[in-house]
Amino acid sequence: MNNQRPPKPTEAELELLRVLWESGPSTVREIHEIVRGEKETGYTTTLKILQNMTDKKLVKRDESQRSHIYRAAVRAEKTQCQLVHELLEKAFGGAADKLILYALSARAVSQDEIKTLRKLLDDLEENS
Amino acid sequence: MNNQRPPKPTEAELELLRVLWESGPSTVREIHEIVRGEKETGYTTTLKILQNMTDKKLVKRDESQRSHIYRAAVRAEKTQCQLVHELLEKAFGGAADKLILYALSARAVSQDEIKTLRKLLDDLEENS
DNA sequence: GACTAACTACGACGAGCATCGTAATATGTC
DNA sequence: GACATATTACGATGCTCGTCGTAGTTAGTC
Repeated sequence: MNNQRPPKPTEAELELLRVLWESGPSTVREIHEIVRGEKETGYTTTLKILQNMTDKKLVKRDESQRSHIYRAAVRAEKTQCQLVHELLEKAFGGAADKLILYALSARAVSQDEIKTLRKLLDDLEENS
Repeated sequence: MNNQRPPKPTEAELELLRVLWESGPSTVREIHEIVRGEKETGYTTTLKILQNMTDKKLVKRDESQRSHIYRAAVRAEKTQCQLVHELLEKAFGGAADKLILYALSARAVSQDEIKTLRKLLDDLEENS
């Protein structure tokens, strides 16, 4: 029932994780209110998913209060990194530049972001 | 049963699409041989998935031959772009630079790729 | 034409997932 | 303490997906 390493979160689980990453430890009610702003869904649905995520060790639950408090058990960076790598392999066969091209074409990229990325490339070049 | 716009491919479907993108139009047998090199799976499984993909309009089937010939009905670029955008929204809340950071840390990036990306940034800067 | 080999079609199955209803439980108010 | 309210626990449902077995069909060979 309980795995060692937390598995890849499903879409719905990822959405709840995002809320937890942004808002920090929260009750089901708080999480649900945020999620409900984005899509129609029942309270018990959110609750159930959180319970599943507890089994999967994706979140941890503090039961000392009447309303349990959930917090992410996986770090945003690690999970995001994992997801990107997976997409990179599964959809691009490892061609990182293509993936990045599409990511950049996605939305208006700010000057700041461009600067950040330039620096990143410089660092990469030095270390290679 | 048949949709207008082809839906997001599942993992197994994406794998078959990748084969078709790389190898061009192929028979089930040919596709299966390639896939089987990567993971254990039955011939009829590959066949079934291809049939499902036909219903979903992810591939097209030429039935004029005894062995049907399948080819991708969605372009690699479009599908990949779609997947990246989705991941960008679902997992990163739109923060493209973070996604790119992880993509770059994924594997050794070649000098060529770095060059390509520098150029990309230059173009972006001009057009903004 | 009979036999064999390869291929397609079709249905079934188990697992995982999102969803929800309902029951059980705890908390707060009068 | 009784009642109303909020929360959790649990089970059921419908769906999709990957998997495969089996039956039916087609083509080639002797």
